[in-house]
Amino acid sequence: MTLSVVSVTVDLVLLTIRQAALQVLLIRRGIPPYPDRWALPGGFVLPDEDLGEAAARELREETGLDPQHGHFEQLATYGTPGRDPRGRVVTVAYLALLPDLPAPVPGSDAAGAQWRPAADITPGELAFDHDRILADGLERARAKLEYTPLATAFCPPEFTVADLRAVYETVWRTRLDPRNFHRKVTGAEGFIEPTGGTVIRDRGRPAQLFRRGPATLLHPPLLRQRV
Amino acid sequence: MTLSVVSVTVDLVLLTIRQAALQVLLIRRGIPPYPDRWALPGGFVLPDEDLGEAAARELREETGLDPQHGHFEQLATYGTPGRDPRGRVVTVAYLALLPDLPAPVPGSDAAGAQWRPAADITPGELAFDHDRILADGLERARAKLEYTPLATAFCPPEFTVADLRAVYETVWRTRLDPRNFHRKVTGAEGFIEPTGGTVIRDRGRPAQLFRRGPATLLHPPLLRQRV
DNA sequence: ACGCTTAGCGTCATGTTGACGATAATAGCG
DNA sequence: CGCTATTATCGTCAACATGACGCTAAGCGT
Repeated sequence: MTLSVVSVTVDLVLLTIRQAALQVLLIRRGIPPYPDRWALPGGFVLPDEDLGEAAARELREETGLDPQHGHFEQLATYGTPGRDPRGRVVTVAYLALLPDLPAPVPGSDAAGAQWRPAADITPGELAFDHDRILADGLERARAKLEYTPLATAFCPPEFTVADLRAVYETVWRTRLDPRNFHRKVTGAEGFIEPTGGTVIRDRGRPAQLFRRGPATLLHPPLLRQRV
Repeated sequence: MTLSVVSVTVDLVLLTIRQAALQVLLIRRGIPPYPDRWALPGGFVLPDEDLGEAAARELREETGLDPQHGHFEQLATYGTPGRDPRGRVVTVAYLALLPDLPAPVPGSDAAGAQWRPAADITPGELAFDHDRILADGLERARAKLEYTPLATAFCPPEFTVADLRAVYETVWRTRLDPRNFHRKVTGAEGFIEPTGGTVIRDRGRPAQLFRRGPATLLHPPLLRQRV
């Protein structure tokens, strides 16, 4: 039996909505390989550390937040030989959906960090195979919005129906009818619950405030327009 | 920078339907750790091998089949420290949905191999953390049947609507109305296509034969009964 | 020939969704 | 203050989807 000796990293697809755009956190690599190239934040898994713990540690380093602050899940694992010039490196990617955050502080090996609109990232721009990982993360997020209440993870603790609709429109890159959306989300059991408060957002009628409800799945789902 | 040196394995949740039961392929471990314990088939990833390739190689060794013969996808990665007494081992689990197969041939390190009804496996029975991996695989398969045409992966190349319904009933452990099911699957664009042939299965009217259609998603989905 | 079973098609009542009307409540302007 | 524009909430209508179930077609066994 021959063991394959591998290094294992975690990489994070951290998504938030800022300035009406779906944004991903990128770091500017300060050291080789891929010096001065943008990449997803991440790092090596420590010897006594579970994968999720490693990812959570990196999330804390990059954003100051704990995973409970938004939604956090394992995305997929990538292990094509040669994906990392340093040697045999397998990465376990995690996806986080986060409410709007302040400007990030770069981790120790990074020359910079930045929230970038996902739509602005050109093919081949990212280091390693991070283009692929990012694409997978974006599609996962889009699919999750159909079947789960996880769009709320992009919102602050209290939000209006219009806030939530803006999340859907931004992530799905489409327009949704406010009347239909209102009926759907207020009618879907366990999706959102009224807080009792109201808020005036721009001009117009005051809107009710809601918080995330207890449901883990949407039944029936809120399906994307057919493609 | 400290690298964490890890061994990476793949583990396979191979599911098929035999004798009206959802069955999983298990191997009897012939060597430590966990000697004489049942486990999911798998093995170490070779140095120049992608993860999916490693999993496909193992699938070939265990079943003689290529992944295209059924459905095959990455399930999740498990890396809790101590999950393997041999040291730091991270496993990338893959899920395969396969049509009924002959009895398996054990791989080189196994003392036996067997298709076991998933429902017969008692908690804690499997080696490593394979109970957890199996449970995740089963749930993944159940969810996939709602949103995709992948139930057809359990069927031979040509099948009747009743064959397909039996797949759903077996995987979901429920009964489905044949009239409603027929209407749904024949009406869902790209799910199944008639071959033009018919077959007499038991007694009763001859049934039309179908093959898998080109769709990758079911729209609208065929949702499980609400839990 | 009859009874039973399975296959395929359809109806009915209910629920869901896309399109869109109407009223409520604000901001801004003249 | 009245008017316009805008946003929030509620609802209606037509089309579609689904659970329950009737009916006919086509076999097998007695």
